[in-house]
Amino acid sequence: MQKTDSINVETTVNSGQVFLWNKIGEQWIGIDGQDIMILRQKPYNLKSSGNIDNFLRKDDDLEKILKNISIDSTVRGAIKQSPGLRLIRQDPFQCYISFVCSSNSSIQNIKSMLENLCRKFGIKKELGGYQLYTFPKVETLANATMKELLDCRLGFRAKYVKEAAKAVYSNKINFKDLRKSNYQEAVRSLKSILGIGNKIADCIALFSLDKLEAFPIDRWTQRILLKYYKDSFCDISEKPLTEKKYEKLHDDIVKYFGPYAGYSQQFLFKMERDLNKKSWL
DNA sequence: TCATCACCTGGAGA
DNA sequence: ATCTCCAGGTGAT
Repeated sequence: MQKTDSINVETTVNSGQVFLWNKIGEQWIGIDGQDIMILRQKPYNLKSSGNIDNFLRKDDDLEKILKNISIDSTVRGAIKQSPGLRLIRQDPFQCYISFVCSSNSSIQNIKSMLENLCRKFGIKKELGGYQLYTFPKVETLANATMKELLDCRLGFRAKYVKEAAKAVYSNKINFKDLRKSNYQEAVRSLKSILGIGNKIADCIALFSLDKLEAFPIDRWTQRILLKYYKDSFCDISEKPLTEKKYEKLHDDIVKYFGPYAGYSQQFLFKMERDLNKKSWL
């Protein structure tokens, strides 16, 4: 169990894992499923209707994990740059819908789509003097009309969100089961949903299903591999990965980075986007 | 199995 | 102003 002051709230919220967060003064206020959370760095005064320790994965043995992934100077540099960065254990349904919405979009636009969904389908709750809408429940989203979803500016993702929500509602996708199953099985199951490919399945597996060997390879990660790991992994280019190449590369990555590969991805992703001055929330 | 291409939308840059 | 291009990808052909 790590100390709370080893976690950097600002860095962690601004690392592309979560989208429904806003900074007000010194506090970060966000939505995780049906919970509202208020985080602040100093003093470490946290308020939530949910379990913040669980959300911030305080049960992870960071010392062990960081030691395990510190296998080259690139990762060590990335960790040194954002030592307080942590993976988050999100509400699975919110994470699943969030990353279905992420396809071919920007962080700002993803955030906007999700805020629209909450406003239209969520429940207004109050915490610490703030009122905000929770994330839509499975049933609500599964029964939403296409018009309502399109009104949330989801674009071509509207039908994916609808189908994805229906799959959970009908229990075709069961997050408790996926949490128990292994990485391969969870990804295979998620990919049976329209709109979910390898990259999005990896995000859901890593950020909400405790699959720490998931290593989402997006545009940025691919650039990172090309820039720093050209010699470690064969056949890397800037061209989009085919499904087969993604899976082969992922196998090689787990062999190289180990069982906590997902943590290394998070540090590398954060480092490279900051280096390119890309904006977060 | 692989290569192309289209796809909603909003913002940035020419 | 208007256009083009791109953004944490994926599905159809």
